[in-house]
Amino acid sequence: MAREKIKIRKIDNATARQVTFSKRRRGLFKKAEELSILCDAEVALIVFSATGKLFEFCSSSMKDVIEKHRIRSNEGTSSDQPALDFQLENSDFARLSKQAEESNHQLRQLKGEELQGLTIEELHKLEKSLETGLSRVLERKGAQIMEQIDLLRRKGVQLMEENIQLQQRVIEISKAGKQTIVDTENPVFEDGQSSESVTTAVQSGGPQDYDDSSDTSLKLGLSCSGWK
Amino acid sequence: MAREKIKIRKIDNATARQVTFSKRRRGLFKKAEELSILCDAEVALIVFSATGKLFEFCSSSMKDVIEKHRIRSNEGTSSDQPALDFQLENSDFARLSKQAEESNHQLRQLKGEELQGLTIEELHKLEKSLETGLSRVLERKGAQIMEQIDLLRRKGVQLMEENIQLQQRVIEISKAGKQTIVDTENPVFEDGQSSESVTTAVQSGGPQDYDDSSDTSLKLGLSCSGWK
DNA sequence: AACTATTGATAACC
DNA sequence: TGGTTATCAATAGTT
Repeated sequence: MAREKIKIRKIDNATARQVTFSKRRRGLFKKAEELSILCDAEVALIVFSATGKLFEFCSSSMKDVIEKHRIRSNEGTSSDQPALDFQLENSDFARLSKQAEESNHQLRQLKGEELQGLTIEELHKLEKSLETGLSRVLERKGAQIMEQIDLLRRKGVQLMEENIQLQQRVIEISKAGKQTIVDTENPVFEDGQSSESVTTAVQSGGPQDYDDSSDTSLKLGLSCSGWK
Repeated sequence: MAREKIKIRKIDNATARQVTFSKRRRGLFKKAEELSILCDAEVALIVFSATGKLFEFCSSSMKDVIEKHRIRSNEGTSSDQPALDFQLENSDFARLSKQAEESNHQLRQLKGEELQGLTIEELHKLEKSLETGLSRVLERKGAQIMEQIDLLRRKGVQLMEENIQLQQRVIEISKAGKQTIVDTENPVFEDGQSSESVTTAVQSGGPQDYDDSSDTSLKLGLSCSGWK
């Protein structure tokens, strides 16, 4: 696929081998993902480089796929597996399985897949359902956003109040400092509050814990990045 | 890579999906083998088709690679392997149950329920998913409607043609009737077609069966009632 | 890492 | 399922 055809055998040059590994590995993982999406297949890919580095991809859960594979490989192994299977199969398992399949089918239809064969009326019902869901989600999102904004606003007011107090303290302290410098060469704070207390005041400002407001503003900021 | 570029999303047509699965799977396995040989890497690839069929490739021993992977993933996790295995092996039911519950939860969220506790970002993702689904459903509905309209239009043309023919027949017959009345007091049709044949002509008009077109227009009429 | 000439993979068709 | 072909995608060698 390139300037020249190569034979499929270990690349001698170690550098070239490393470069090819990087390029082809990316290609392989891309293809694996595409297959899983296009064909609705479960794909698990594990690659260890010659240097022992691990690369992996799985369309679902690596653990599940490996487990599923293990069970398949062991097929025929005696054990009481079949008996258990039978038990489950005859009781709730089949029903649950059917129900799960139905749920997944509905889920896929809501995502716009597997629509072939639906009548206009059925499509219209789907559309209505999606619109209802969308409006509810939007309503909830709006409420959430307003809540966050309100929270941030209140935090802002608190911080402003603290700021004012701190400014006053700074003025007091600098006055006291000047006074002290004028008085003696070794400055001493005269009231009960040391310079440490300024730092403390910042962290214990509001009636609520301060960390919460940090988190809130961060989350709001992040989620903003995707809005239209 | 082909006659036309395709979007990487689940192929709707089941037959086409199966064909693509076969072809791309071969390609993927070939690439996996090439990578392992060219770059001296350890590659393990497990694929389950949508129908549950297993395909696998490993440059060395699947068991070894999976074990190596497990060690890497569990780095630090001691726990007794057999116990965990046993748990997993016998928990098909539990897993399915969990998966079904998750599906139902997603379903309810897409319907705008159980949204409490979601962050703005999560709500935004839901919104996007709903919008994608809605646009696909609308796309499909539009196509379906155009199809129905086209069908009705063609049926209409057929019916008009039949109408014209029938009008001509009516004219012919009334002429013949008058002629007969003039000729005798007991009217008799002179050509091979009786009055019954007029009725027959109405019902066997088109090249396709007539019932289909009735159904089609009925469906379209019904589903129209809910459009915005 | 970026650039292409070239080979390879594959979507649509049969 | 397997083969063909027009295109698109991956990539070997180079800078």
